[in-house]
Amino acid sequence: MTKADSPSHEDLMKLDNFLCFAIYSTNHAFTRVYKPLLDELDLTYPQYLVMVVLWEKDDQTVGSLGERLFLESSTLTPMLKRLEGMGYISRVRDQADERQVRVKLTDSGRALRKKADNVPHDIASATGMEPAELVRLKQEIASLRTSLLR
Amino acid sequence: MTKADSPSHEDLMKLDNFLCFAIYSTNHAFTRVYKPLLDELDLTYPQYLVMVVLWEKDDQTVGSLGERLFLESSTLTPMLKRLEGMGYISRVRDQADERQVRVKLTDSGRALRKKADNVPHDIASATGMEPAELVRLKQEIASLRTSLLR
DNA sequence: GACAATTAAATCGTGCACGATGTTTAGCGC
DNA sequence: GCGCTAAACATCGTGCACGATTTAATTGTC
Repeated sequence: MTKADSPSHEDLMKLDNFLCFAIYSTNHAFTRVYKPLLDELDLTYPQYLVMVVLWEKDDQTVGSLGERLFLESSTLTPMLKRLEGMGYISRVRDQADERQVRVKLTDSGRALRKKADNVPHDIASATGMEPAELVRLKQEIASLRTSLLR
Repeated sequence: MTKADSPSHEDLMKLDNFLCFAIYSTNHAFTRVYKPLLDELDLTYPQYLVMVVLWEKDDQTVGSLGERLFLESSTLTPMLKRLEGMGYISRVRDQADERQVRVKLTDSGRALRKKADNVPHDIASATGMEPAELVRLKQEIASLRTSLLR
């Protein structure tokens, strides 16, 4: 395939040319890099993302967490129950609207933030990328996500 | 945060600035876009990736598939059994080395390739990106993966 | 040739992740 | 107020995905 040509049909069918596979396998790679760091905090990678969202803004509903993380209640409910079991969050039905469940950090959950302080920096350095480049790539992928969900 | 500054500690702790989350959520988005296309073929997205690898090179061991896809045998074995149950592949112990299992396409598995012919094009157009840009982004993410796994 | 060390898959337990469905509560029309 | 529709979570079944362990076969060493 030369630079001027569109990719041939054969090329399109090769795994190494799949953007989706690059994303898929890099996602797994991230999970592996996070593992030893998050083991210290007794969190899985998805659980860590939930905590990040709550550290950013406490007291959210299951629905708003799902919207933020692009996850369904069927995924979040069991995860949140585990985080509650570990004592990092509380889950309470909203007084005003009993359909909603309000998720709040406990003292222990807030305290965890300090222990997690170094994680973003450690991950960033594992990427081997410059901060500015990292931001650019992140933005590019985020807008790809927007296109896909449209 | 101005252009000249490094990202502050506060910035690093915001979900929207996580490259890993961009990857994570875009991976889910891809899965969703693939779903209706792959439903036609009775394949899940990971199963489709296995078929792509086999279409590219038939008759591989579980180990070589895993190396290609960055997956463990504990993930592949059950998946391959499902694909075998659907009649797309066969799993046979290697005569020369009984530790290995050789995975081969069946006629039905080869035939499936034609039904899947349009998938890469459909996905590419869902990204809304130009072919050349798509290749560049894919390459950038693949080299990020390499850094992470180092 | 015996036997220890290594390798290749498989098995098991845990935790996402989703779609389909169920349950409870809220809001609306009348 | 009564009933109907919609909303918010929860539950259930299926399928990844991994680490730890197990099983079986091969390779090396003596």
